Amino acid sequence: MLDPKIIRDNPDKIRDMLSARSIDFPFDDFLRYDRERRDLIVRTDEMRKTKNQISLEIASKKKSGGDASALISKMQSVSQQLQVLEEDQVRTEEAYRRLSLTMPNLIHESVPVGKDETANKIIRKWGDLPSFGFEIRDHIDLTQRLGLVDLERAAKVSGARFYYLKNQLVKLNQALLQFALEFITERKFVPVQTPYMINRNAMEGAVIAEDFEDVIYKVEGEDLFLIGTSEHAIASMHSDEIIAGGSLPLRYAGISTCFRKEAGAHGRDQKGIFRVHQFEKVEQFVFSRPDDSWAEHEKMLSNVEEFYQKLGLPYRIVLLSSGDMGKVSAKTYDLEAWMAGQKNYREVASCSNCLDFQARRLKIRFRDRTDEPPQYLHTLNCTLVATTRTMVSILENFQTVDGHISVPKVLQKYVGSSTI
RNA sequence: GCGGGGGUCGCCUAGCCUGGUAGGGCGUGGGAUUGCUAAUCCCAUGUCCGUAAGGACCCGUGGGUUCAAAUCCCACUCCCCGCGCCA
Repeated sequence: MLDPKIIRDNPDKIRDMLSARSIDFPFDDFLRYDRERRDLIVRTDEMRKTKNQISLEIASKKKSGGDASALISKMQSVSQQLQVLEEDQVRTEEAYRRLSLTMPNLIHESVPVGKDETANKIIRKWGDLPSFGFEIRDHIDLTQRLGLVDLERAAKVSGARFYYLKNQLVKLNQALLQFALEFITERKFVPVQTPYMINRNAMEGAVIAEDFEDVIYKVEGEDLFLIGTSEHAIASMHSDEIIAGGSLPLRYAGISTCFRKEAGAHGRDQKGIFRVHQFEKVEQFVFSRPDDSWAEHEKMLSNVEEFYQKLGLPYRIVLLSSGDMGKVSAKTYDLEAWMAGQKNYREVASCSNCLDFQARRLKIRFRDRTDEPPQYLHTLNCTLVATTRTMVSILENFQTVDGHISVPKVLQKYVGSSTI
């Protein structure tokens, strides 16, 4: 949700943003609803004012023992008129609210404008790509031979894009989580294991409407949705709160299983554990003062980079273009790790500054002094590790001639061995 | 799941029975005053519309009754206590 004042004062800025994102949005309707809405507020307020006055007159007349019947009948007609106006207002307000929830965020000036990922900009690369003196295998081949993943039975029991992790890969999964948790708490992020189901109000605060269809699972018969990432649960954690300015920034490390419908993904990454309905993730999430959010954004990015460096996985940092970026984000970097089996860099982490977009939807504000009006803070999120994708990269990059896997040094103490 | 008790403007609390402008205390910020870190007094401290003046809204949420609802009625929700069930 955007600041209504910015929208009213700079409609062209909004139109530019919508076209940069290649989004078809009924902006003229939105502006009309906004005008109607404010007009109706003024009219209902005036009507309520007369109603309040008459009510007072009735009360004082009754107190002094006079006859209030004329006033009461006047009140009846005012109440009726007010009811009609109020119904109108509620309708307009709802239409305005629905549209404003689907309007995407502003875009930072540093973001390249373009309609899709072809306009993304590679910022930097780290690490030497591994070279092998033998025929390499992809992660699917490797995990089948080593008995690390059972896809067939998962398909039988749950369907496509599910998996049973087995043997040493279960340990590797846990090792990544454990290492990530230690890594990030050393950097003073507060670890939080969140609810895996949250209600509609919380989810709407963190997510834009169409994502409900494409990524979010709904629990039947309950006002509950499975989180797509702990970001969703952490963003809403401080909803309706006014936070003391002195306690900012709040830096959290969310840990949770993540659930994704992957509805729009039809044929892509059909096999293996690269694109799945369920995985574990440690996520950085920061509530920041507006002035600090861009510095926090870079800091979070450097945290993931350092994490991948410790794992020894080559990666590149990509600045997403306006058309490729998520709609709640004003600027997003992806970290793409090298996947030797695919001979390609693939997304494993995503680092976004959402400005006050989520904070407005969730009413998360701060102030330094109680005599100041509270202001919206900024929210940022950045993956630290998403286990399945990182494991694909580890499996493919660290495979050995005999079809086994060398465990990255920093993970060996958690896995309990140096090879899988 | 059953029974009981609760939810009031940051926190605590009055008002609810008997409908008629939501009052007090604490905390926090600012100011005044007095030779001290203290005391006292004043102002501010929820949301929306508005440049402002001003006004409207706000008593867990949503309905209903009424000229009028924090107050009466119904449903839901969350918290606390007891019982039951349970990894």
